This record gives sequence, C-alpha cells and structure tokens, in this order.
Amino acid sequence: MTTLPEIPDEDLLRLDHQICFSLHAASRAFGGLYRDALKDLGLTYPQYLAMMVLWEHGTLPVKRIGEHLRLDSGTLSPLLKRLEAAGLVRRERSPEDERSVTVTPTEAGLALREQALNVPRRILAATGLPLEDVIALRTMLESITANLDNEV
Amino acid sequence: MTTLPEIPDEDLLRLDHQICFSLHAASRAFGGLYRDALKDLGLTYPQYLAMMVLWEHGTLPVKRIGEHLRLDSGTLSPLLKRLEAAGLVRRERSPEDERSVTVTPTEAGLALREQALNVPRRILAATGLPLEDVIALRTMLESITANLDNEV
DNA sequence: CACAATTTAATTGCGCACAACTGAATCGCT
DNA sequence: AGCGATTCAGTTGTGCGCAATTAAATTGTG
Repeated sequence: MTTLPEIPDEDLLRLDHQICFSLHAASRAFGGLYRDALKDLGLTYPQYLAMMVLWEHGTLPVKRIGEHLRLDSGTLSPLLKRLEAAGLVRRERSPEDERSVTVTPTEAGLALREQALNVPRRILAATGLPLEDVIALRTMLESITANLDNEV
Repeated sequence: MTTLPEIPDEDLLRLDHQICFSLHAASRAFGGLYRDALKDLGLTYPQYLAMMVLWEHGTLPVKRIGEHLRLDSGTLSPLLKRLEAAGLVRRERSPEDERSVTVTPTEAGLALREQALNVPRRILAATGLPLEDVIALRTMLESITANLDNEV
C-alpha cells in the first residue's frame, strides 16, 4: 500500500515490464540450467520438484503433492504418469478413500536421490551470487508469492 | 565462488528445492495475476511482454523481439501469428533481407497501450512489497539471469 | 436413509517454452 | 563468380501450466 502514487503511469509501465520480465526470464534461465543438470537423471525440472517432495515426505496423495508444488491434477496427473512409466513411483488408489491416489517412490526413485545430491551445488554456483543473497532472494520471492496468492 | 563448501549435500538439496521452487512459484503466481489483469485486453502474459517491446521500439524484426524477450522463433512465430490474427500487429518480410520478418504494431495495437497503462499499478500493489524492494529484486534477478546465461 | 454438495483425479483444449529440424536467403571466402 | 557456412523464420514434437469439464467417491444435511 502507499506505493508512491506520484510515479507516472508511463514509468510504471516500463518498470512493470522490467520486473515481471526479469522474473519470467530468471525462472526460464534456471529451467535451462536444470535441464542440463538433470539430463543424466532423465528428469525434467518439474519432475525433479515432484521427486523432491516425495523424497522428503515418502508416500503422498496427489492432492498433497499439489499443495506442496502449487499445482493441480491437470498438471500432476500426466507428470506422475510419466514418473510411473519411468519406474520411479507407484500410483495406487487409496483403500480408505477411493477418490484419492497415493504416490510412492519406488526403489529406483529413492536411489535417484543419491544422483541428485550433487546437482544443487552446481546450480547455486552458477547463479554467481553469495549464498546469503540467494537466501534473501528466496525470502523475498516467498513473500511475494504468498501476497499474490492471497490477493486473488 | 567460495560458496561455503562446508554445507552438507543434504541441506543443500533442500535449500536448492526451496530456492528454485520459490522462483518457479513466484513466476507462476505473477502469471496468474496477469492473466486476470490482461483478460480485458485479450492478451496472455507473454503476448503482453511482446506488445511491450513493440510499444517501446516500434517496428522490429522477429529476431530482435526474441533478443529482448530471450525467446526463439519456435515460441515467437505462433505467438506473433496470434497477435496478427487479433489485429494488433502486422508481419511482413523485410524487402532488404528476405530472411527477416518485421513486426509492426497496428493502430489497434498502439491503442491497446492506453488500456494497459493501469495494469502495472495493480500488479505492483499486489506484490505487497515497497517499491524499493521490488526494484532490488529486479536487480538481483537480472544479475542471476545474466550469470546463468553466461554459464552455459 | 436419501440426496444434494463437496472432494479428488483425470481428461480435454489451448498457449507457452524449448529442442531439433527444414528451407530459404545472405554472407564470406577463395 | 562460385559455393559452403551462416542466419533467419517457421514447423514439429514433447512437456508444462491452467481453465473447464467429467466421473466417481465421500460428506453433510434434511
């Protein structure tokens, strides 16, 4: 609130362009870096994020994975099918609630975590920023995301 | 360089997850906000970015637009076709270099800029961050993107 | 208990991002 | 001038993200 109302629309339009584009571009630049780093693991970046959640929490219903990743079943269903086809997870309907599908990492899925351990150091190094800056960035981004989600 | 090599792989994996996911999520959260704000203009967020470039620079070849947006023809060709179909731009092969296609905003495309002027203030307000923080964020993101692009 | 409302995954359709490739025009080198 | 290398836009194929819809199971309410 009170975002300096004296700035002209023209300048704000340009600033908006710069900020939102920079976020868009940074996100895609990271994606490209991950694409390379994850090629050996046979994972895409979103698949890697999903495996991360499963490595941390073990078996989870699709719904919970979606909450962690801020994704709905429209995105997750095909993604998890691909992970299943790759032999990294098992998907099975929950016995106590037949609506729910639980996802569990397989042996191969768990083993993949070992190969993933050396990925982050490469990525963080490539940012060219000191660790504390990167952590500050994360904090700011999380704050923005929380605000934007509540805004709707 | 010198990114505190004493941090264990395990923690780094978790940190990596948090940082890169937060970037991914923030980018998508912005996208969602723009989707709403741009619905009246009939533009998607990437289309809005392309129009921004054209509003600022006037006529440009596809190549130059791609440099500004960090996008290749595989993404831009269909996107610009849609803008053309919407009557917002004209696309014509350059007479002096038949390989190149120049893109020019039409009257309707230029007029759309007026409607876009009030979009950024809404977006920036929704971030819930003071302007100087948002500008600092932009600077950090640009620095990261530049580093990541050079890394490859 | 019956039945409407809600929850959960999955599917469909559209647009974007990117890799790999094609085809045409231009450039550069000899 | 000739011709291989490069540049540029476009196309194809794959995967992601999201809105809208569908189908089935569960919950809540009268």
